[in-house]
Amino acid sequence: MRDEGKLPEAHEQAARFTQVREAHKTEATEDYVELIDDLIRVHGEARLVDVASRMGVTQPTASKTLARLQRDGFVNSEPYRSIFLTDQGKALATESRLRHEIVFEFLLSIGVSHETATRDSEGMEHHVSEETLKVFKKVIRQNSKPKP
Amino acid sequence: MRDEGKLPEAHEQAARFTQVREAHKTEATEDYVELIDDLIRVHGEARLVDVASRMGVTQPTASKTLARLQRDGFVNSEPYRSIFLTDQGKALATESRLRHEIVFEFLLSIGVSHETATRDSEGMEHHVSEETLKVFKKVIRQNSKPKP
DNA sequence: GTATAAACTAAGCCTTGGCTAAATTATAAG
DNA sequence: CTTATAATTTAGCCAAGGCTTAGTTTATAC
Repeated sequence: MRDEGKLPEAHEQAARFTQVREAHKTEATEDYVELIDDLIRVHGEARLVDVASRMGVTQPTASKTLARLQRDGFVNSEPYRSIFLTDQGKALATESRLRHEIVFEFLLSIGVSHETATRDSEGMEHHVSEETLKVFKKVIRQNSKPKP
Repeated sequence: MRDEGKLPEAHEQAARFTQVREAHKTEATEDYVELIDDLIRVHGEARLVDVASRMGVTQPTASKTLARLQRDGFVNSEPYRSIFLTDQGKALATESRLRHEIVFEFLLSIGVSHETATRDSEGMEHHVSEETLKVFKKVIRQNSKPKP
């Protein structure tokens, strides 16, 4: 239970919420580049139609989002052609995938089901700091080693 | 590393992203009612000025958000007066606080620092399913008991 | 009891990220 | 090589959640 009669300092609490909002802003970008990277690896290319269907949005929505990503330097594509990641996009995709995988493996390692780990890691990955990620990695190692 | 040459089924992946987006929509509501509940407990009342400063937003922004929460039945207030939670609002605040505390305690119990646990739990709490929450609780119990 | 300060609301603007409907371009089929 | 289909873009709408600037209301101080 929280300390009775005590609230965190206003400016500290504000800073945390502000930070969460910041993280939110990059979520879409991370999800898109991660997906595009996957599509390129597996299908050889990333088409809008696949991005849209896998993101669960309509094609115009995906199109608009991709225009933003292009504006911000994460992807590259010519009209009616498939989508490519810039170096910046690739870097973000790699970092993002790594984080995603750690969160996923961590959840599995503490006993969460495969399906739930898949679902929860999708939402959680964007809110896990470097420090927590490090702890997650340690836990994964510990829970995989114990050979008695 | 992810399975080479295999992507999850499009409709399943889409469903997960859709679900994360759904969670997003309720985040603001949860954060606000949780904070309002805290303010009422500790200060006896919740004033807009405090909500705004603790959420890290301007007063007009808080005002607009609260109007939405009122429209949706979570809070109640008359112009220029302090803010009250409806039964629905109280229920959500309680549920939300509980979830928040479990995530926070969980992070602490696996070795994350107090400060980081505070920060990360703020963002993570909205993306943790019931199943994962249950596992978190188990881990908290296990990590607090070990008396050799 | 009236001035001044603080709290709140109103109005208007912006971006993101959804949507649909309609137009355009590429691709595939005949 | 033309036509039908599929993919993509364009245009326009909406809500959420930020902001600033300006106006009201309430509370405080003298």
